[in-house]
Amino acid sequence: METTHREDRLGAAERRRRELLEAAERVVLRDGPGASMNAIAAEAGITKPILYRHFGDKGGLYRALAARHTDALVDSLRAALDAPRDRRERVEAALDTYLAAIEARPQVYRFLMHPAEEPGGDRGFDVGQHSAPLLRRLGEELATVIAERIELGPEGEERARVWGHGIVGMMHAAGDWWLRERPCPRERLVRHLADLLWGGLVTADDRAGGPGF
Amino acid sequence: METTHREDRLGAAERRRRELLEAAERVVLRDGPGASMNAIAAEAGITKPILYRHFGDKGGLYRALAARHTDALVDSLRAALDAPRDRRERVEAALDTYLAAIEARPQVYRFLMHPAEEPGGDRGFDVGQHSAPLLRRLGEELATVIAERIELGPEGEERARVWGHGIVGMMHAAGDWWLRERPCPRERLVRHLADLLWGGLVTADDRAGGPGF
DNA sequence: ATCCATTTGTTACTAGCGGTAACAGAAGTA
DNA sequence: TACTTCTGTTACCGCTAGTAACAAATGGAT
Repeated sequence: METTHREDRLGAAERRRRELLEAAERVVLRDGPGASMNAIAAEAGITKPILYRHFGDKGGLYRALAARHTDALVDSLRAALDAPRDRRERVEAALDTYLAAIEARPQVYRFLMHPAEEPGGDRGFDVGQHSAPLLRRLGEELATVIAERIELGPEGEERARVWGHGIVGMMHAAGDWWLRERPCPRERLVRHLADLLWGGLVTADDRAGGPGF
Repeated sequence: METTHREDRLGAAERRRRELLEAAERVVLRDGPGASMNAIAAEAGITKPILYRHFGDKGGLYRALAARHTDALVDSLRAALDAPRDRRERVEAALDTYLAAIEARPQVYRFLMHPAEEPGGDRGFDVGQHSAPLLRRLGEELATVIAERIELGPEGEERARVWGHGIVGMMHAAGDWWLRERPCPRERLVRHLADLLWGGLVTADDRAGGPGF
């Protein structure tokens, strides 16, 4: 049958694609975000042009690779935010989910966030257009959740988006710093960040002897 | 005189260095962060090896170029935070200072924050070690200010650093998003962010019909 | 069986990158 | 005049992303 045949072929192509993505992931995990197309092709047991046939260019491979993790992370964050608990507990759960993810697979998330890095004179895993699509995506997702769940009055939409991107940025920057310096256990970082969002900056007292921050 | 001579030479070298940096800045502003060493050398009217003699490698040139803007920005942020006004006004002034800066010279700050970008098939302006030293620097600076000015009880230092990096990340991510989408005037973005830091997330009511965020 | 289209794979190349070695003059010093 | 130091060049290396051109296998259709 013609249809069956074509589905087989498509199925085969998709299976191949998955194999290639898994090879790429292995290389990225081993060599860091600066992995070269040659190295990835070699790991997959083939040569470069095949990679380009499947993904177009390096940005395409990056996007395909990023999409999996991004989707997985977004799903678990949504789950954390949807749990039937009070607001503070949910925010802490979301923060903890994100931080646990970057703690468990630092290379993956460094790759997602900072496409070009690593000391070894690399040219970087260039995204093409955006520097960190994951951040923007997370920001938009959180904005949606906020807008859906919280009554923010006039300018509510706008506020929700600002807050979404702002909170995600806060989480990311703090996580990045924490991952490098490891100054405290995760739970304490989560608590500090939640405290900040809970108005810690307003309720804290000025230090004696100064005009206050 | 020997000393005079040596000072002349040093002065000449430093003047040269400034010329090169200005050429580099022109190219970065024109071509984006992916500017090549060749292009910069050409703009300065010389050839590559001279650049390398002055700055070691591309990271060195990046750092030298970044240091100027970073210092300038840090100074104005410190000034905003040191003004004799109440805490909220100072936070808003700092946010506004940062956002005004990235609004006035977007290319410069995109270059500082996202060393590798631009669609035109570039290899990126690789920093070498850090992806965005400016962010980390700002985070540490803010942490210092917070620790100096606010009484945070036990774990105060740790809290201050988390908050410093978190707030800077929030500012950066929101600014990045705002710069691309321009969804509202700057002052409103500033107000939204300050509201968030002032516990907007806690005081806002749940939306009717849902379990709340 | 044969012809044909499609897919999978290769080798060999381009253009450009960051970075360097080797060499040529100019300038001041002894 | 001889020596050192600095500025500048050309010509290269090894690497990268990306592509063109060609070979072979696969699986219908006639």
